[in-house]
Amino acid sequence: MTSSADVASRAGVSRSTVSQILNGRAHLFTEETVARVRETAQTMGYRPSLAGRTLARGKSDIVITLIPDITFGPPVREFVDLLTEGLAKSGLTNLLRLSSSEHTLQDAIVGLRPHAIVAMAQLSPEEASRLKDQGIQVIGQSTAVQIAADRAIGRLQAEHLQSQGYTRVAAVRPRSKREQTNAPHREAGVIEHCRLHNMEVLPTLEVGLSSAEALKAVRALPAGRVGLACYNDEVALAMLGAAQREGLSVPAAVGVMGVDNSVIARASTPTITTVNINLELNVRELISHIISGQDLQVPAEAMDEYLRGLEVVPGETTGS
Amino acid sequence: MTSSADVASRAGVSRSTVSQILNGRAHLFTEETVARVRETAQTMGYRPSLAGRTLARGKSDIVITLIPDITFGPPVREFVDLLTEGLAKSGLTNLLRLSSSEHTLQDAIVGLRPHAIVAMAQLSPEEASRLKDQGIQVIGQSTAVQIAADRAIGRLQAEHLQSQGYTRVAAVRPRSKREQTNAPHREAGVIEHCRLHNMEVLPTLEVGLSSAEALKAVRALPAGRVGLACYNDEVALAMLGAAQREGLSVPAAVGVMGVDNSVIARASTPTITTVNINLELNVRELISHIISGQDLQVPAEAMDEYLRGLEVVPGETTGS
DNA sequence: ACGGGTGATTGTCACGCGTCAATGCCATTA
DNA sequence: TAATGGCATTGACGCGTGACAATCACCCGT
Repeated sequence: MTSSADVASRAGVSRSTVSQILNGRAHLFTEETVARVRETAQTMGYRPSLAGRTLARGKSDIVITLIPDITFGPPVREFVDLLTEGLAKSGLTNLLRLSSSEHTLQDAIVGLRPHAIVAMAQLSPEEASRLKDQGIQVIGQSTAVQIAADRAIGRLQAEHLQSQGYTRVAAVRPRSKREQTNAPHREAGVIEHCRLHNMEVLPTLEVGLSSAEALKAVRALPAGRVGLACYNDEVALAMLGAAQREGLSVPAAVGVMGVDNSVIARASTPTITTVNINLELNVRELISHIISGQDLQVPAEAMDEYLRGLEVVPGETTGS
Repeated sequence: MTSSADVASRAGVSRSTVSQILNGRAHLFTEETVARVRETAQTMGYRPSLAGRTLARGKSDIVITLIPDITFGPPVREFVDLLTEGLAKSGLTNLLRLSSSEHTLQDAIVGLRPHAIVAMAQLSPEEASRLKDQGIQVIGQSTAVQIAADRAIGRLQAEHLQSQGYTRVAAVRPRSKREQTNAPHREAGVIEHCRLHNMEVLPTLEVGLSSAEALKAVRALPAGRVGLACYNDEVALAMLGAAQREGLSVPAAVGVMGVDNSVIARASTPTITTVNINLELNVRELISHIISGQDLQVPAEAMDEYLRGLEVVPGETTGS
């Protein structure tokens, strides 16, 4: 493991010189020295120890992104990619942590003295404040914003179903535990819109993600035209297939909407009407927040922009 | 940010005492002292700086898992969860890195002096050796093993299709760049089995993941019964729908097989025959390798076990 | 020749921790 | 009483780095 001292002695300068040249103070030195040091470091494969750097600076260049226990689909992945790339441009390294096991999270992560923690999962208020007490910047949507966003998604689904002529609507959620956090708020959004426009709301269906379970749920539906606001494209796929198997025409008798604009929606036959969530909008703002070290946890004003990122992608499972 | 010195002075002992008590040498001290120190650390919310610890020990307690640019579905997630949990029991922290941007990877990660790097992505040989030169343990399937595994998946698909009475087979790969690494080897596996059993192999289809593209591919198929060995469940879903739309009966005229045993396969109607890849088998061995610090990069013997983890999950898209 | 100034480079300290030889303390024994 | 020994605790060092004060060489002007 080559250290800066190794590079220094090999290049015939002091360790301090090496450190300065490689940290933005190169203009203080002869062009020739700079070149020599840079080259030596290069050929020796020198990578500054993050440990040493962190110790000296008090903070590391690491950002930890907490991934909640939800489906890690392409949209989330793209979001993370953009975030990682953007942070890299500012010399920050983004690392991911799946937040399945919460308790072990703290001890290990706090010890890293990360530059910031991006919580896609919702941190409990006490947890967030504990992190802040330790001097760590915490970035995350407030619970309020997240709930509002979910409601908006639900409203959007109901609105689109209404526009396509469905007057009776049911929300469909997966039985899996993963999604229990968001599902209620999306359903609330659906219900809200329906109440507001005199549409009939059927009881929410809870289905396991299998063909058989979906079939059972479809059979329990009352007769007549119904629009299904599904939690995501996977659920939508299951309901779509079940409806067809049951002999119900889609979209004539049953309308199906998903959320995520995933490959599933595009690849399915018929294609599934879905809701696209454009996360990219937020990334830039997020990054600038992290870099500037602003501790503002809740960009509440960003709510508008977030909603602007919501968009119905029409497919063949709704309409007339 | 509370340091061990803070805890020490608050507890009325030396910093060294704190360090020893919190690092497994508690038996050297009075029960009373131990209790006092532990309690003080607790109430002060003390978390040892990983930077300092790393510096003193020369290695960090961090394991970096490199996630390749492939679908991060439930099986992969489960694998990562198991790995994270297992490592945590040994005091190691598993962090994830999406390896979309390879170049920036090195600099940042090497600086962490990680205990090990688990490469689910295939590292180029030179990259792997560079990491090893830096004294970092690299765990990963060798290219050879990965290729063999992919071939095995392809063979399994062809074998199942054969057993269900399909004598003409085509491989189907997605057009997306993400999958170009593995696809050829799976196709090679398909072809291998077919050649060996006098089955006819049609040219490999390459489709975009949309309903329309899949339809085009289906139309290009020659008449007669065909089995499709799709790269994954998403591709299978697209081909299934296209075949049905084209009026071809599934599974009578066209057989469809995916890979991944994802929700898609179970939720689709008809359910899709797929290949389950059981990663869990390998996790324990992997963990013990990491902990013991064995530098054996290639558990070539684990190949057998890996293959044992491959299993056809019958659905309704193949058969008679 | 000498003081002053400037630009290039170095020395030193602090960061938080783990480790281990060394210290101080006390009771027991000769 | 002095020596011995065991045990709880401490002191000092090193890990690799960044920041900044200090030094050095050198040239210019007088």
